[in-house]
Amino acid sequence: MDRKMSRDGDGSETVMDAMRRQQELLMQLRVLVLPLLHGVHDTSADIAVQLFDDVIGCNITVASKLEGCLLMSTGRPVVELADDKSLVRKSTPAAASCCDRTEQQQEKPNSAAQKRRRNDKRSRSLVTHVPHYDGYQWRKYGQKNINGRQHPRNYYRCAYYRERNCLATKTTEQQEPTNDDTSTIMAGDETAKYTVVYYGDHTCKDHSISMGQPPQVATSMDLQNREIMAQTSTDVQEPEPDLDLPALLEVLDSSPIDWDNWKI
DNA sequence: TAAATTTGACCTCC
DNA sequence: GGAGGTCAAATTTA
Repeated sequence: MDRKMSRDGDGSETVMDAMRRQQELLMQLRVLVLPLLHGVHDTSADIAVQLFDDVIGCNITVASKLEGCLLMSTGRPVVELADDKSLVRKSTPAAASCCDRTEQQQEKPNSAAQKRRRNDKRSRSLVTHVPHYDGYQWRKYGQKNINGRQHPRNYYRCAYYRERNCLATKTTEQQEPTNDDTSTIMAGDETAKYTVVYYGDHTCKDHSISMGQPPQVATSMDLQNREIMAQTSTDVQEPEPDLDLPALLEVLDSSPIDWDNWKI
C-alpha cells in the first residue's frame, strides 16, 4: 500500500478515492438488493442485510483508520468521504464529533446547539431511483428549496431519533435532468434519479454499522422497517410496488467502475 | 386521536 | 447577508 500511496506525490487521494468508491458502490448495491429481498425467507434476508451493514461498516472503519494514518504521515487532511462537498464542511477545531454534538443536544435541545452543521466525514452519498429503499425507517423533518435547484431537498432523520436517540439522518434531492433524461424525467417520474446523502450511523440498531455483533435484533428491525417504508412512503419518491429491475440497475450506470483505481 | 408531514421561522456558518 | 440545516406549530392522514 505504501508503494501505491507514494504514487502521484503522495497517492493518498487515490487510495481514499478507492475507499470512497467502494463505499458508494456498496450503498448502491444495498439499495439494489434490499427491495428484491422483500418477501424472501426472513433468515436469508436477515443475513443479507447484516452482511451489507457489516461490509459497509468495515469499509468505513478502514477508511477512518487510513485517513488517520495519512493525517499523521502527510500532516494534512485528506479529502472528505462524502461526495457532496457542499454538504460536508471541513472539520475545524471547534467542530465537535457527531457523538459530542449528541450530548450537547441532549442537554440543551432548544439552545444554540440545535443547529448542527455537517462535519461528519462518514457521510456517504448515492444516486438511486428508489431513495426510500435503504432498509431503515425515516421521518421527514424538513424541506428546503436549494438555491438554483429545480427540486427541493428533503431532510429525514431516523424514525427512532427520540425513542432510541438515533442520530442517523439523510437528505434526498431529485437530480436535475441531463440532456439525455429530459425527454423521460418529470417531477415524480419513477425514473427520476435522486441523490441521497446519509449522515451518521444508526444507533437505533444494537450493533449499528459495526462488526462482529449478533444480527438478530437489528436485521429483523430492518426488514420490518423496509416493509413499513414500502407501505407508508408519502413523499414524491413513492417506491414502486413492483420494482423495475432495469431502472434499479441504471443506478449503477450513473457511476461506472473505474477498475484502474481499484488496483490498490 | 395519535402519528406523520408540511412549512414558515429561526439559527449557524461562510 | 445569503444559504443551508433544524425546530416546532399547524395541518393532514390513517
